[in-house]
Amino acid sequence: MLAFAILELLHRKPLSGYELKKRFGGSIVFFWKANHSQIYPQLRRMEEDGLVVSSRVTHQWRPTKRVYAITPKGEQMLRAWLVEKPKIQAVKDEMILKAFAFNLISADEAASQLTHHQKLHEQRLDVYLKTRRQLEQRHRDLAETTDPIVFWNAIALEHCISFERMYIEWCKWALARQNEFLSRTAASANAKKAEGSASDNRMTGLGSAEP
Amino acid sequence: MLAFAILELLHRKPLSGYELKKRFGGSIVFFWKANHSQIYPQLRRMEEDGLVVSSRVTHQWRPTKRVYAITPKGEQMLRAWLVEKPKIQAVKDEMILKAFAFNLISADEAASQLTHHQKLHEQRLDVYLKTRRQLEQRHRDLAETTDPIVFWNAIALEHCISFERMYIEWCKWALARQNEFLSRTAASANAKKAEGSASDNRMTGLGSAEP
DNA sequence: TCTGCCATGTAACAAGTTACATGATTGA
DNA sequence: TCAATCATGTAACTTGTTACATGGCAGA
Repeated sequence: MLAFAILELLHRKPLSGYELKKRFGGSIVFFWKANHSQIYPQLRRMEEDGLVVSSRVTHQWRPTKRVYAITPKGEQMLRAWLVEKPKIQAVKDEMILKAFAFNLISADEAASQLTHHQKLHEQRLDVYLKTRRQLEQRHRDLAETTDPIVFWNAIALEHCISFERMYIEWCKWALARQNEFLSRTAASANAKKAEGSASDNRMTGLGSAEP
Repeated sequence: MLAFAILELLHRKPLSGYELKKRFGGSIVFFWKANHSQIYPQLRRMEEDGLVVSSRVTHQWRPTKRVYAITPKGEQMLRAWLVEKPKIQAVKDEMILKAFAFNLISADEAASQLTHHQKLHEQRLDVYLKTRRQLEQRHRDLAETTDPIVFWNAIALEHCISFERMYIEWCKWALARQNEFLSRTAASANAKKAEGSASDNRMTGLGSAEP
């Protein structure tokens, strides 16, 4: 799939491996990421397959670079792939995987993980919002654009923004639920203590919310 | 990370490779997925490392299975990993990658992709909601539970639900935006036609919305 | 008899990560 | 002089996917 991601970018403009790498994972192409160690060999293979052609571009001040451009065959492949229905992807999120077993760590640690992750997603949201503002500045009103490239850029970007907002809200919600849980279990632990039985759940350590 | 996902499940209950495989990607553990061809060798390696121990369980009716249980060392590793702060993950979504270049296909095809994906996510949401209902049935009111395992289950599940809802909303939103875009560009194309200039953008083919 | 579930494995391949390696120019 | 940016590559390793392979039992 990296091949298609590359073709998408080269369709807009010929680029070097270095320039491709910079675009992936930042500046608009937030939803795809690749290392240079993947990109360079991939470009070679794509050239062998006739999907792209390269030419050396020499600058006086800078190292010579190899700039790749899409071929008609490459464009054909790209279009064929675009109309294929993608399968739904399996979600794989390390943070959620951890949260699933947060009963094994202290409430403090769990809360710390959640707030930390909330911050990370807030930071990324800021980057996205900044990008959207830049898009808006360059194209007056996004809701009025007639440029299909800009239009679909904005659609894809909006997905990234929605995802981050959702994630942040989930972190906040989980923290609120946790506080409720703690006051509930603290209450029942106290009740049990009064009865003389010990409670060994680890969801303690965080100040409980007001009753 | 597969190792940790396995440890999380084994901490709850000893399981065979086959049972682990069934749990990943379905029934609660929606946020992690693995093939049996990964799981079996992984379990072997984990046993070598002393993170799990296996025992053969023979049934009279069924094939003998190898059931794995977590060791104290495995539990220690798991806890250590749970408190590590995970890095924020790069988003990688094939559908969004495609949408980014939908200017290269017809509006009909683009709309078809979006509605198809919306359906897929609606189906998955249904599965999640069903699971939540089952959880609620077994544990009366989730908002009242004092079982930390059930509690964090519900927190993780809620993330999956939010994600699907967000995705569905994005699909709907994108389709609505596209309709607006089409009526806008149809209008400007007509205007240009009246001037005698040709327009070669491919965002046509779908009936435009009322002006 | 045939499908589906239980149960476990290997092998080949594709994709992704991390580290090693080089070397020029530009600005602080 | 030192860090950063430009620019490209390889190698070793880890992960993940797909296909191949086997075999018993249960129920339609």
